[in-house]
Parts: sequence; C-alpha cells; structure tokens
Amino acid sequence: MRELNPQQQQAVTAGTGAILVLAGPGSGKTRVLTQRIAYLIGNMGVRPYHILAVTFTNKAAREMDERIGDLLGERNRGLTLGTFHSTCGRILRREAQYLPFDQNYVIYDADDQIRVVKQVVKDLNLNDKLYRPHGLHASISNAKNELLLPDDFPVQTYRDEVVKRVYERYQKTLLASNALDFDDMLLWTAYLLDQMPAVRERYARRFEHILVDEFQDTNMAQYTLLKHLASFHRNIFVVGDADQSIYRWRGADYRNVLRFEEDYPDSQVILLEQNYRSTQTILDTAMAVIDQNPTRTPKKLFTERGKGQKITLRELYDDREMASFIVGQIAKDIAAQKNQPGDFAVMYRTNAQSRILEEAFLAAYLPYKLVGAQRFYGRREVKDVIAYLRLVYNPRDEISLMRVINIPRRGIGDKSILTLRTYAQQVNLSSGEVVLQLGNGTGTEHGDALPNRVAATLAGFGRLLSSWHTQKDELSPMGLMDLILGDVEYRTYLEDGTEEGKERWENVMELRRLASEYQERSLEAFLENIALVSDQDTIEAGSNVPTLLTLHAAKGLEFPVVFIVGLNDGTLPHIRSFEDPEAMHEERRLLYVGITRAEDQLYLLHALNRFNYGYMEPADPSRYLDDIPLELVSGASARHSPSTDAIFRPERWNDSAELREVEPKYHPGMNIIHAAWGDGMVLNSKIEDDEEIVDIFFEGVGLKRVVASLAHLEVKS
DNA sequence: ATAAAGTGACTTTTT
DNA sequence: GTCACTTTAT
Repeated sequence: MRELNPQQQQAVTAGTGAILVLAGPGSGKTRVLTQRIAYLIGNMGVRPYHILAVTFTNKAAREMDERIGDLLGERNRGLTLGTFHSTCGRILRREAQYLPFDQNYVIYDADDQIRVVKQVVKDLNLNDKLYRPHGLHASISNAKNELLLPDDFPVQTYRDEVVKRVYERYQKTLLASNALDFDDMLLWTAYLLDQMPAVRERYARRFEHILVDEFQDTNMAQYTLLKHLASFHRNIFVVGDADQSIYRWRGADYRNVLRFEEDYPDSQVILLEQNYRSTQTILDTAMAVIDQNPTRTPKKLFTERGKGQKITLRELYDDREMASFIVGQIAKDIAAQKNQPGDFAVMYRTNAQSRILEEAFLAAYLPYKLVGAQRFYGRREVKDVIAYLRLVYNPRDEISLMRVINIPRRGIGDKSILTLRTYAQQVNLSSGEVVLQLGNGTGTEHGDALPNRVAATLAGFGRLLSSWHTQKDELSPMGLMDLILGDVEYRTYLEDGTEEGKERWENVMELRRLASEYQERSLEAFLENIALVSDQDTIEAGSNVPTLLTLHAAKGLEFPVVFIVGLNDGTLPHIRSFEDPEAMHEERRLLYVGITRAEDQLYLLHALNRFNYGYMEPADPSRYLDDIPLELVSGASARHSPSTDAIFRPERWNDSAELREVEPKYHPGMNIIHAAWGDGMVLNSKIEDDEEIVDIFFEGVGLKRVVASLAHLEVKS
C-alpha cells in the first residue's frame, strides 16, 4: 500500500458508493483493482463471497486472481471473479428454470452463429447476395447489445423488416437447439434480472461490492446488468479510460462513463495520470495523437522516467521492405545485446498484415509468436471433435449435428438430412432427438414414418450417439473423446497419407491434451471453457521471442520496443471507417493504444506502396503522422528524407560507386547477395583499419560478419 | 455421392 | 491472393 501514489491510494481506500476511476495507460489500474479487493477483504472486513469483479478477457481475470492470491493467500476464497460472459454463463445455468432454455445449453461461436443465419436465409427464401449473412448477423448482434428483442426491433426500412424476420427466426433456431450466442449470454442475464425481481434481489443483496475493469468497453446489455446487480448496495467501482475504447463495433459505448455519472450523481471520480510504463517522449507522442479527438476529457499523462530516446518515423518502399527493416532492426538490437528477443512487439491494424511479417521472420530464422489469426479452435478437425462432444452433451444442438452427422462419411447425404429435418419439424422434435430415439429404440414410430434406408442409416448413427450419451456421465471429457474417436475411426478418416492429414490428427491430439486437464471436471466445464477462451487469453509470456499482434490484441500489454506498421491512410485509419466520424475517432484511439504500449522505443512505419487485393498501389502516409511534433522524432526530417531513400532504393548506391573508400559502402537495410550464403540484409557496417566490416543477416544462415573487400558481395537491386 | 474445377466475395478489429 | 461456396463431371 505504501508503494501507491496518492491518487491510487485514494482509489483503493475510497469508501462505499459509486466510484469512477479514470485510468490513463500504464497508470497501474490493475494494481488499483487488486489492491482495492484486498483492501475490502483485509481492512473493511467484507467477505469474498460478497464481492464481484468482472473483466473482459480471461487473461485479465486470471492475472487479477493471481495478484489477489499473492496479497491475501487463501483469504480470497469465494470471490466471484471472471469475464462478463463466464459470470453470466454461471448465472444462466443456475437460473435456467426462469428462462426459455435448459441448464445444459451450449454456446455458439462466431462460426456457428453465421451458419445459423445462413440456414435462416435459406429457410426464408431470401436472396443471400442481397442479404449477406455477415451483415444480417451484425444487425442482430447490435440489436441484442442494445437489449432489443425481435418484437422490439425498430422497423424503418424494408431492410429492417427483413432483419426483424431473420432475427426472429434466428432466435427461435437457437432456442430450439438449446443454444446461446455470445450476445445472448449478456442479453438473457440482463433480461432475467430485469424481469424477475426476486432473482435480481437475491444477486443484488449478495454482491455488496462490484468492481469492473475496462469499463469503457461495456455495451448497453453489460451496463444494464451491472446496474441491476448493484441495485441494492450501490457499491460499484469502475475503472476505465475512454481514450482506450476500441470495441465500438462490438456494441461498446464509452458514453457509459457519462451515463454512470448521471445514474450515480454522488459518484466519486478519481483520475490516475501518472504513467509507470513509457518515457515522456512516447507519452507526448501519444497525447499529440489523441488530443486531436474532440469531446474528450483532457488528461495529462506524465512519468518520472525522463525523456528517453526519440521515436523513429520511417517511410519504406513497400510492406516487404517494412518487414525486412523490422527483422533487421530486431536482429541488430539482439546481436548488440541491446534488447532481448521478447522485448519486441510488432503491431498492425488487420490480421492480414501479419503474413508478410511472418515471412520475413521465417526467412531470417528468427523465431516469433503470433497472436490470433488462424485460431486453433477454428480448425476444421478441432471443430468436428468439439461438435461431437457438444452433441453428446446437448443432442438438440442442430449445428453440431449437421456438422458431424456425415463425418466421416456414413451415407447420410443432403437428401437424407432434408428428410430428417422435415420429419423432425412435423413431430415437433429436434433432429438430434429423432436420431437419438431411433438409436436407443424409443422411436420406432420414427422408423415407420421415414423411408427404410434413411431410417436404417440414421438409426446406425443414433445407436452411436445413444451409447455415448449414456456413458457421458461416467467418463471424463477425455475418456468420452477417446470413445468417440475410436467409434467413428476418426484417425483413419483424417490420416490420408498427406502431411496435412498428419497435422490434423496432431491438432486433435492437442485438443485431447487440453481435455486431459479436465479429468476432475465436467464435460460442461470443458465445453464452456472452449467457447469462452479468446486469442487474447492465449498470450503468454516466457517464450522470449518477438510478438506479432493486432492493435486490438495489444491492449493491456506492454513491450520495451514497439513497431507499429502500415501507418497509411486506408489501413490506419482503416478505409471502412472513413465515412463515419465516430469510427474515425476510434481509429485514432487505436493508434493511441498502440503507442502507449511502448516502454522505451517506438517505431512508426509507413509504406510508399502497399499490396491491395493482389496488386501494388501507391499509398499515402497516415494522416495521424502529421500530428506528431518533429522534435519528438529522431533525425528530425525522417519522413521523405534523402537518407531514407538512399537506404531503401539500393539502385541509388550503384550510381554512386565512386564513394570515398573511408566511408562504408554498405548500409543498414541494404539487400545483398553472397556467393555462398545467398540473400542477406546488411544490419551494420563500419570501417576498421581501412577495411569495411559488414554485419549481414542471411536468410537461412543467420548473422555473419564479413570483410567487404574479400566477400564478393553483390548489391541486389 | 463425390471430387474437381470454377466462381465470386471479401479482408477490421472479437467475448 | 485467399477462402468458401457452387457448379460440373465422373
């Protein structure tokens, strides 16, 4: 506690009531939250059972849990700490009796949700060119985040009318499948607390203190359910920073910060402005960028770390040169022992930008870790196995049934599936229930009603499903998985002799390893965990290699050296935000978040040309770069400077071969060819005893030091 | 019923 | 330049 600054202390020891902590980046907000919880338990005598703390990512929750554990040891037992979704998930299972679904509901991920929309579009005979499933889903999601049920959906245009019909049917499909999407978890919890006063009071009385992390990212559903949960004791402690609000497209509304002050007029506001992460130069850069956003509460970030190094602003010829510049810079700093590999992070606006970077790292034999992109849980084979498990857990899960009913092939084609679905609808059952009843002998009437061959194949699958279903409670998640994989001969199906097939099976084995961690826990816990982990949660420290990640994924993290790439208009700000001023403000905040991740050194890079679709086109530097004062930038005229051109247009060097001998001929960033080692990039060059000594990073070979006059280097143009 | 070939759409960020 | 979905050929 003594290590806290006065503002932090004020926040930690604040009394009861509503408290709003506006925490700038790197101002120790996680510290304040954890200390606050420890203070409530240790000093104010609040029982952990009466405290609720919510975060957005599992990672943040885990981190807080560990830190509280460090402070309190076992005394934190009984504390409710989790993400919005996991907390809602628990409440919904417990209170399912009041809701239109069963306790054993499954959670549909983004992919499943789109499949449902596609099915609905088909069922309603809509033109899927005119009504794109993704667009429809976005409209539905927005409505849910605003707590609008299908009946309340406002109709102003013909499209709204269609969306409303799709929404209605989408929601019916989910409920018939005993499934919830992510938005439902918040929506139904808010609905429950709103409609059932007794339930609301039970929870509101229980949670004497509620703490919320990243409050600026809450949407209407989250805000409402927090309000309900805090309705009895009204002790709500929220921490946030409107300048770091970057999830508007997911319904997040930083105006909830304003709403909070309206709803709790006697709330205490505490400002955390001292930064413990970055140099003043980096903070000044960040403020120069964010200050251009209108209607924000100005914050003055300051640090005691001193000015530090200037930031680097650089123009590269294209994405490829940008990537090799970064790799070269990283290799150089590592070779000079200036930094460790794990100190570096490369951030970009869109996941697609990671590919060229990956190629450059791969070519330099420099290990790296990539956050996000092709998710493990998104792999086809992984999804298949999860679908089997989900189907056993909840046979009404239509999406999972359709996924696995004919995988591996068992002669149930489109025709049979259509017959099954039509029949199931007639008898008011889910397809899964019909199959299950055919398999366990309780559905002989289905057998009579369906064509013989269809009934026979379905019954075959039904017998498998039924046997898994009866054994599911005796087996661990891993045991059940083994049983299913064996019964359907999944390995034989995957391993077709190709390398890809082998990889796929290895992924399944990785899933099995994850399941093995649930020996003592239920299938339910395993499935829920799979559904609610995100890329953000898989970021682990420790591997000591550079990190590649999106600006969104970077929130909450910090690195000694940060590269932000693709600072071009159209990329950042992204072209899809151009027409919407609010979206443009969010783009700016995104850059602000990226800049404030840096501790010591910041590189802002843009390209002269960029790849779009498949061809190269000229690109403008990001407009945000104009807002950065030149005195913060190293080399002052780094943009459009002759030196930059010289380095990254190697042909210029061929023209000036008559350079004086005492000056290095090779410069960092140049691409060269060596007779034995092939392609390489110059990292450094210096003159020693009239000889030029060059450090070069060779693709596939590594870092080499050569004497220029002996090495027969060829400059690549 | 399945594999191969062709088409078109799309790339913003994710619990 | 990639993916998913559709059509076409076997």
